[in-house]
Amino acid sequence: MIDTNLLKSDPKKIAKQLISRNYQLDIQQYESLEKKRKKHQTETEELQARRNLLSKEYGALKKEGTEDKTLNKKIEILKKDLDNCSKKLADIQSSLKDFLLDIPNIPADSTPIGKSEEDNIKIRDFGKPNISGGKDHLDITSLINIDVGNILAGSRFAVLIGKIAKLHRALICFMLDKAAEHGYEEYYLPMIANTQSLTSTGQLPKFSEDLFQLTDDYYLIPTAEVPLTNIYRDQIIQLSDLPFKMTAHTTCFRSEAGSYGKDTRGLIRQHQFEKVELVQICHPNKSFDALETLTSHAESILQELNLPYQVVELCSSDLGFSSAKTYDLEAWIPSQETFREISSCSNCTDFQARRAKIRFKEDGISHFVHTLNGSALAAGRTLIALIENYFDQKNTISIPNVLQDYTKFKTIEV
RNA sequence: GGAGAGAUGGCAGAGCGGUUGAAUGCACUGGUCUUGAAAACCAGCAAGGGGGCAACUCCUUCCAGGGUUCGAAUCCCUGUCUCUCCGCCA
Repeated sequence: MIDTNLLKSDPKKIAKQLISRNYQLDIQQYESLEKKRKKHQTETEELQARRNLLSKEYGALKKEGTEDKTLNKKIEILKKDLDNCSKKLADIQSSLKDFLLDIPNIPADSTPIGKSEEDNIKIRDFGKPNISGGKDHLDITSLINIDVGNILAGSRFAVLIGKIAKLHRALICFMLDKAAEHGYEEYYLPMIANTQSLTSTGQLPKFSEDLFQLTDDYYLIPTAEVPLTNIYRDQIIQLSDLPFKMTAHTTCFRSEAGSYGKDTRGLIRQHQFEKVELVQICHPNKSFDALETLTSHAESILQELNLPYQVVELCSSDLGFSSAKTYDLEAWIPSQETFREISSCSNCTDFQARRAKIRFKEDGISHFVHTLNGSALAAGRTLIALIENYFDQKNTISIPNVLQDYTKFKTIEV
């Protein structure tokens, strides 16, 4: 949620900033709702104050054993007015809340303005991509079986077998250990979240169609960012305890509504995938530095795996709903002869903190923290990158040294 | 699934339907004392929102949502969660 004080003081500026990410802010609607809210709130509160006063009077009289007919009549009328007024207020407040929950985060000043992903900016790269192409992961090994996934569940599900399943698991363990080295505390989490958690991080109410919903208040999580960030929901944190650095491996579930026909082949876009997530909760004036280090933590994994990648800074229109600034890490996928997103590291500033009411106190005043998250990394896509980049184009996938302690084998013969 | 108990401020823990936004203790902050610290003593200390240039003032909140009442932390109903016992069980 964006800061309503900003919205009140300079709505045109906010509107302009939001235009850069393709969001049309309806200032008129906001101001009209806000005006009504103020009117009804003042009115309701005045009536409440009067009620409290009259009730005291009534009580005092009752103690004496006397009764005042005109007072009773006054109270009766007041109750009706109050009832009316507070109902209207509740309606307006709920509309106002819906309006505010719909507005995306404001892009950071440093986020480049752009109209599409074409305007994203490459910041740096690592390694030499093999531009001569190559077989794709499904052609390389039959230990990834899409057909069985289809039988068991449906499209966009896969089954990993034998050494590939082990390699996949090794990757996750390696990533968690790297996160620990960088000072992140490991969590094991529920992979189901409720409406409130998903609203806090920004998936709801706007993007419900992207989620798998189980029942009324149960959804499968699309990322560990949701439970990790919500750990501190509704809390006032001791300043001295900040920052929090947390990591978790979870399965992630995405309905991929709206991406029909996109990335239909192979493991690249599945309904279910594994991911190790990094989350930081920090002081507002440290969050942009924290984004740089968090991104470097994610990068270190690609570096140790010696996978060619590039770091791309997303432009305003390509930002996720909750993010003010995002770096995508894109790994080289030989068969596609292109870089594909393998991690997305975002500074959500106070946007999620405001929704989740995560605060800290400084000099007696409470402020919202800043929250950051990033994948380190998406395991399924890392697996693809590994298989394709480490395939000798004949019959052997070699295992990077850093993973051999985990896999206990050095090659996969296919 | 059955039976019972509970949910109050950062934490622990009181609380008769009306001077209770809430006793008390701990923690925390400031001060006195001390070479410094500790102890002791004194003072302060919930959150969110409205109005006002301001001093200030008003409203809401004691798990959530309804209800009873002139008035609810306190009474009633529903839901959620926690704990104890029984049953079942990875």
